[in-house]
Amino acid sequence: MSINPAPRAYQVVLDSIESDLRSGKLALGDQLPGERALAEQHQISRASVRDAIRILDVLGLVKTSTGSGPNSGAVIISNPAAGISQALRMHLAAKGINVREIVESRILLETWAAQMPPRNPHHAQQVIDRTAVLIMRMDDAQLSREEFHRIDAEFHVLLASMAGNTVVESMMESLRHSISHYVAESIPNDESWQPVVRVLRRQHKAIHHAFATNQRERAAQLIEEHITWFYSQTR
Amino acid sequence: MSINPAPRAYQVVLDSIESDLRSGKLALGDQLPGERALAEQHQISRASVRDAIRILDVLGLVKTSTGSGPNSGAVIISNPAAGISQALRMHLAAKGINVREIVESRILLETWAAQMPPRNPHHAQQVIDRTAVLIMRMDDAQLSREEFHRIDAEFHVLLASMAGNTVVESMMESLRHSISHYVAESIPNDESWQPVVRVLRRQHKAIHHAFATNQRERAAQLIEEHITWFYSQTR
DNA sequence: GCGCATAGTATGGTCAGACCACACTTCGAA
DNA sequence: TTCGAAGTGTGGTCTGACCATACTATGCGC
Repeated sequence: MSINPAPRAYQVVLDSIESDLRSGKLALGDQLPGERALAEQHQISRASVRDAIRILDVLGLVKTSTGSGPNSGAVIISNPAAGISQALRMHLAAKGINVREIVESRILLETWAAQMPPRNPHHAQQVIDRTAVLIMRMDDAQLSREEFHRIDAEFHVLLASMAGNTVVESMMESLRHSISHYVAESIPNDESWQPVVRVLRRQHKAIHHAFATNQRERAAQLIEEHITWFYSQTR
Repeated sequence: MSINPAPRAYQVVLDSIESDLRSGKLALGDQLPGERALAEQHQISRASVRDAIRILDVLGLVKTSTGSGPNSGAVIISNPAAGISQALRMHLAAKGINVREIVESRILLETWAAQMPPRNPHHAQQVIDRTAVLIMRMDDAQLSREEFHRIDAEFHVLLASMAGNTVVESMMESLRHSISHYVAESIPNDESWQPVVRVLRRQHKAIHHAFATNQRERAAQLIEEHITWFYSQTR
């Protein structure tokens, strides 16, 4: 009965990198040593190093690319939503979580962010200006549905960013991504989509107006109705 | 300029498994085909199949074990907290921990869960009974500090589970895991820890009492004070 | 027929070594 | 000076091998 049940080889690399991140030896934008170098450093095979890198990749912590030069190899980025949304999506598929839970969580996070007093008034004003532009772009009748959803997501994330909490922001983004597949499937891209998008535009404008006039509680309420209504259409 | 920029080999397996999960061909508890079999099915190497399995493992979607028989190989589970907390922890390491954001998020999630009417009264009663046991165990003066934190975490997660939202529960658990390292560092394990733990015990009991007597709003308020106070001690 | 040690078999975990496509770097020819 | 060709280092993939493990089947002794 060993106290060392299964020391995965790749864990060594993962721990080493996490430690370097904490100590500041590695920072955003830095390049990781090459796989062959890491393998030699830790005295493990390149295959195991690749396991670790692959995990960091999926978690949205590094971006890998082939070739040589300053932008090649594994570069440290920070895209928390990538890993989390992937995880949520798979668990959704596996029925480990359900749509109700996602919607509940979205409402929780977004209404909280709406009611929170902005941490940075200057940034808040910028957000209000930029979301106004997004609303105009969503009015374009020529817009493809994918593009609409993309701008829609940006709209919501921008508003939430006013609260100045990146953790909440990342979770929100992840929730949106995780469920986009489901949304695309459950509302067919035909004539039934047109009435929906008209309501969404109206709701976005009302939400934006509430923010612009600093009626934050009303904004929160409108967001809750917006989200609830939208998912009531998916079925 | 190909339309096929970089079709990672492991993605094929991932897509196939996700699709099987959606269609119900694969369900929780099922065993995945062996790595060698999957490699042949998809006409890729075992190494690439392993990439896919490794990802599912990190995401908390499968559990792998060696040997043969019904419990060997890759078995489908659903442990959303695993992947999310790993992702969150690494990103916090990369960006530098912002305690304010963590505290804000914890308060948001836990007070929400406290105020939410229980989805399952029977389960709620079980939670109240089990948390009572945890409180008693935390009274043990012989308890190591690590053990105390472990039980403490279980206490909070259990209470939050009453709301019946796995996503919120996973996010909570992830937040706790992600900063346990920080907490352990910032409160030295000496005489300064003893007064803290006494207050924590008292707060836990008050929270439990509020739940047991169905004063959910009061419980939420106590939890907020509990979390705020605790982090005010870390520095 | 029963009990139990043994050999067999399939699993994931790890390793070594090879080849590829790619992107940048270097350097020589025009 | 310019520009194209060769060089070099990167991750991506593949092959084939060996290991420890955990179950399964065998067959021996009784």
